[in-house]
Amino acid sequence: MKQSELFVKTLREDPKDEESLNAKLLVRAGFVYKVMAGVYAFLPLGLRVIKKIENIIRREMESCGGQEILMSALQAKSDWETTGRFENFDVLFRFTSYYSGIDYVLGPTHEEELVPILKQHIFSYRDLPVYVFQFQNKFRDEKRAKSGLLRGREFYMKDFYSFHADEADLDSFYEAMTESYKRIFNSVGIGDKTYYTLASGGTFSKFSHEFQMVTPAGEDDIHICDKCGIAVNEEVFKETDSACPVCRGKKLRSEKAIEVGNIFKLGDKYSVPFGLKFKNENGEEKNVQMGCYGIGVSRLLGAITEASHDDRGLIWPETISPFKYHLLEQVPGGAAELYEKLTHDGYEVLYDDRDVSLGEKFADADLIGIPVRLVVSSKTGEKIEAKKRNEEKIKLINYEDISKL
RNA sequence: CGGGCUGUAGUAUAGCGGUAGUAUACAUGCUUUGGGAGCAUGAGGUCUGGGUUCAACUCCCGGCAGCCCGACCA
Repeated sequence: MKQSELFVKTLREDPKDEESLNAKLLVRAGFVYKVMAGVYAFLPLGLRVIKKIENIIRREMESCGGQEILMSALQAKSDWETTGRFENFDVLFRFTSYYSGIDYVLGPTHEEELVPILKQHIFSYRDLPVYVFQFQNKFRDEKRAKSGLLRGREFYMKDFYSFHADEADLDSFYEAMTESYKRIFNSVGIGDKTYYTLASGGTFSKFSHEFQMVTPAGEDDIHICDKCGIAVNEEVFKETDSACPVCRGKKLRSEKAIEVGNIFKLGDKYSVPFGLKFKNENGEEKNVQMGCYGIGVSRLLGAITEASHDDRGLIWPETISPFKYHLLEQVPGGAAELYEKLTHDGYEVLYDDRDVSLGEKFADADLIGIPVRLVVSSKTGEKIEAKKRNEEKIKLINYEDISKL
C-alpha cells in the first residue's frame, strides 16, 4: 500500500487526553482513534493488526473444532432475567428504547444468548460435544475505563464456548484449550512474558485460569513460580500460604500483569436456568456441561504495545505487524519500481511515497514500527538498504536477499 | 461510585479582568531532500450554563468532558 493514500496521519505530539503508553503510541501512530473514554475506533493500520491477531486465534480455535458464528450485540432482557443477571451483573449496559419503552441489554458476554440457541439443537448425547466461537465487540459499563486499550467500555473479544456430555469431557477439552492458548500467545509474540495463572472466580471448579502478560502497566498482581512456569493471582495467593499450588515451591516472584486471556469451567451454571439438557445412552436426562474461553483482542493490541516499543515508537512482532516491510525513498518516485516488483512478488509492503523529507519518513517509520525498513536513496546505488526495527545494524542487500529477512 | 487534577486553532501549548500569542499541521509560491528542512504570504481558537463586573478566555458556582488515585472488575 502507498502511504500517500493512507488517510491516517501520524501525530507529532502525545495526545493530551491519554496518559497510558499504549494509548499514546497507538493514537500518535494513527492506529486507533479515541471516541470517548474507554472507546476506540480502529483505523487502517490498527485494524490490520487486529485482523492478524484475529486470524492467528481463528486458526487455533478451528483446530480445536470450533465453529465460528456471530451473535447479536443487542440482547434480550428476558434472557438476562432467566439467569438473574439483569439485576446483579454490575457492568451490564441496560437501556430503554426511546420509542417502545422496551428494555435491552448490550452484550458484555454471550452465555445468555448462546444457550437458548443451543436449546434448539442439543437433545441427545449424539449431539455433543459442541464448540462455538465468535469475534465481537463487548460492552461493559466499567466504573472507570482506564489504561487506554487495556480496560475499555467497548472492546473486541474472541469468546469460545464448549458444551459437553460430562465433566470428564469438559476437563479434557479444557486441557486442549489451555495448550491452544499457549500457542496463540507465542504466535503473537508475548509467549515469553505470558503466564498460565491460577485465579479465583471458578464457580464450578476451584480455580479459573488466566493468561497474564507481565507488564508494569498491568492491573493485577501475580506471583510467578519459575520452577514450574505458572503464576498465581494475588487474589488466590493469599490462600496458598505463599507456596506454589502446583509444585509447592516457595520461591515465587511478584510482578504486575495484565490478563490477556481467561478460561472457565462453567459446568451447569447456565444450562440449568435455561434447561439445556440431553438424553444419555441410557435415556436419562442430564444437564449439559459448559466451558468458556475468552481472549480480549483489542486489549491484546494494547498489551503488545506495552510489551514492545522504544522511545521512538512501536515495534511489532512480525506475525502481527500491519505490514512486513516499510519501503522508504529519498526522492519522490525513487522506489516506485521496487515497490511494484515487491508487490508483484507478493511482499506485504507499505511504501512511503509521500513528498516529505527522508528524515520525516524515518521518524514515522520508527513510530509505526514495521519490522523491516527498506530504503532506496542516492547512497544505496543498485543495492537496497535494510534495517530491522529492533536492531541498529544497517545492511546493503540485493533484491533476492529481501525474502531472507 | 468517592477523591484529585485539567479543559485555549486539527494537534501541542503560552498568557491576561480590557485587541489571544507561539510551535506544528494546513493552503499558495520558491528553494530544499539521510533523522520530523528554509523563507514568504494566508486561513484557523478560549468546553457549556449561570453569577460577579462598565468589561470574563481569565474570578466564583453548576454541568459536561478527559486523565490519575482509590473502590469495583463473571
